[in-house]
Amino acid sequence: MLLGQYDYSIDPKGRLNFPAKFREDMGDSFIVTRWLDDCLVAFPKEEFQQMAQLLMSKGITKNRDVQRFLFAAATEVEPDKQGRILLPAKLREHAGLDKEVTIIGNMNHAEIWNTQAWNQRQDAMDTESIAQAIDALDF
Amino acid sequence: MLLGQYDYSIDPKGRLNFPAKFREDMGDSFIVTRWLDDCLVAFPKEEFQQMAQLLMSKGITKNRDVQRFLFAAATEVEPDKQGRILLPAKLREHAGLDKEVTIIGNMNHAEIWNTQAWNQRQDAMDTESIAQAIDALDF
DNA sequence: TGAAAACCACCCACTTTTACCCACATCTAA
DNA sequence: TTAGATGTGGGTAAAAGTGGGTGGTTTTCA
Repeated sequence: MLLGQYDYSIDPKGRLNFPAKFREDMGDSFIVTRWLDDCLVAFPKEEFQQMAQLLMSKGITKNRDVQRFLFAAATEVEPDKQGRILLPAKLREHAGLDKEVTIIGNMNHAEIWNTQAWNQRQDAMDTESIAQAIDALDF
Repeated sequence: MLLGQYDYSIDPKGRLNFPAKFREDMGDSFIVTRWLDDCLVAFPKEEFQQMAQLLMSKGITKNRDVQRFLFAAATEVEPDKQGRILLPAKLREHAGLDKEVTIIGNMNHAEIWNTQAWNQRQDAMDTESIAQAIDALDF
């Protein structure tokens, strides 16, 4: 279970620390790719392969643009001995990652945000609609 | 697993670098042919043979135009010691490859694009419909 | 048919990027 | 208080990417 929020900064070499608490769940290497709302997503390899399999099983020419969205941007990363990962420039660009970065846990995957963008999104959240969505769970 | 996006340029001798990360999956030599959306596709030899076999098993007179589309344009390429490939003029023409080229991974195959055409396609992608397609996977 | 031109496979050289290693400050928990 | 874990910075060797030379073969054209 990936939970919590962690703030890091990208160093001059482009390296980004990845939360120590996430490493066990994420495995030795994992997949980072584009995600919605201009952030990045990190999936354990198995989860990603499972999703990829589902997508490919629809047909190699079906959902071509979805395949391209997910796979062309994806990269397999392996944290170094200190636990840092190196993201391709394209991915950093997509999520507007320059210096301050926030990584959040989201149960089975992690999200990587520009810290400022994350904070803005948090501030803009409408608690009433969130309350309604929780109620709709019938929990 | 072929993943990621790589930008290269065709040099004056017509050589095109092929991503180092793809070489293991693609094998010593692989097949490049025409593909949909005006790009080229590169399949590992085994994958291509498998697809060809499936196509031919439908009957030699069935899908004649599909056979012609895929096989007439196909070429087997073998990267040089630096990892570069040489594409026939017809194929370069089909994908409008002149100088700037983008190669993307798509799990079991790679796609070769004119960089500008690729960027336009990316920009034209509608994230909402991508989100719907991902949800439809029931992942 | 023969010479010039084009093509291609095979080298080598150089620059940039990445991977791998070590050092150290800070934090956490026993 | 101290040992281990965590986060940050930097040095260095290897890999990746790019450019070009050379010699042999094929193609072109007078």
